[in-house]
Amino acid sequence: MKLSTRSTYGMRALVELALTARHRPVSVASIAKRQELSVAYLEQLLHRLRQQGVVGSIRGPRGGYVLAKDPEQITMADVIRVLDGENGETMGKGSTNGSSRVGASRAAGRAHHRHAQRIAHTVWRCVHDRVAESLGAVTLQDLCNAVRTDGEDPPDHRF
Amino acid sequence: MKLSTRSTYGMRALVELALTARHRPVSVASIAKRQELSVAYLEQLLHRLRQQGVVGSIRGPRGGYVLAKDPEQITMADVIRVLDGENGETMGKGSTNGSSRVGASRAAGRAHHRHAQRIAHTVWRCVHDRVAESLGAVTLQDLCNAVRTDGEDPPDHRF
DNA sequence: TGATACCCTACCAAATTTGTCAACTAAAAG
DNA sequence: CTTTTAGTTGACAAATTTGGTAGGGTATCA
Repeated sequence: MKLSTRSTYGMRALVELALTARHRPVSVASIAKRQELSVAYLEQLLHRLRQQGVVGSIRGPRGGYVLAKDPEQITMADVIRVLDGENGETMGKGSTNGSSRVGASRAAGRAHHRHAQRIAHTVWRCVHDRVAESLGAVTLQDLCNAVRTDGEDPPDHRF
Repeated sequence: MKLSTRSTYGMRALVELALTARHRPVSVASIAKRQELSVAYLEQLLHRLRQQGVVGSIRGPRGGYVLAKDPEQITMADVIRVLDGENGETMGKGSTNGSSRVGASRAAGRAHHRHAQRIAHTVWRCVHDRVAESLGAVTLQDLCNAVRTDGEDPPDHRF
């Protein structure tokens, strides 16, 4: 089970936004600098988060990104869905591979297929449901709180 | 968040073992056939599961693999750790990238670094803990039960 | 002894992920 | 109204992971 850097980068950017005084846009450059990651890459991520209504953007001088919802309303599941999702849900179908020459026997293939399908589906669904549930329970607010309690360092906010 | 096919293949094989009458070894070929996946690949997976004490093996004719623990004692977290783990925990360190020319300003880099590190670590740990928790709660036994209840479809017995 | 079936290592091709570049558009400041 | 800031967008390249194959070895039983 892997947590992509994309999603963690995205969530880190959101934490940065949430930690900033409300209603004041923060530029990509600023976030990138504070979080020590590539401007160009972060741009992509924030763009997608904006398209899905997680953040809002303001253009021009003094512009930047702002949270579009309350931190309690944004979950890790949301971020992952927006940034990692889209393309492949990886399963859902095609899970039992073509098996090029494994099932050489034509006869009796049907029953096996159903059996394999059923187990594959069950395994996937049980795991997926549980994980989705816990990811949905981690909110941006939780993370902000954790950050505050975690270290004592006041995060040096100026500019 | 992605569930690798490796781990689902592995878990499917374990379900297959659990569903078989206990104490009777099942050959890789047999599992591969029933689950419709490549023998050679499955061999790798079962090999690693054996090294980590999840299954046991019996060599020679009539040999095969057997569960080494009760189905309640084997969780999805175990399988994932054995099959996907090892190499990259993906985070833990190095999460804040080199940022070639982003941090052009040499001064004040330290404080930023600490700040970035702290948030990165917090985000990662919160999410990881939750997910690990839910994966640890899904046992092989649960999956077997789900498979039994899931499909009422009598699997089309004619062959 | 020979067939069966696990043991183990190395390797590969393709997909995915991570990240960069560069040109473009919108809007506010001066 | 011009400049400058800053988001928009898409193409593209490098690195890593993934899913899978190949092929020889080794133990065990009939």
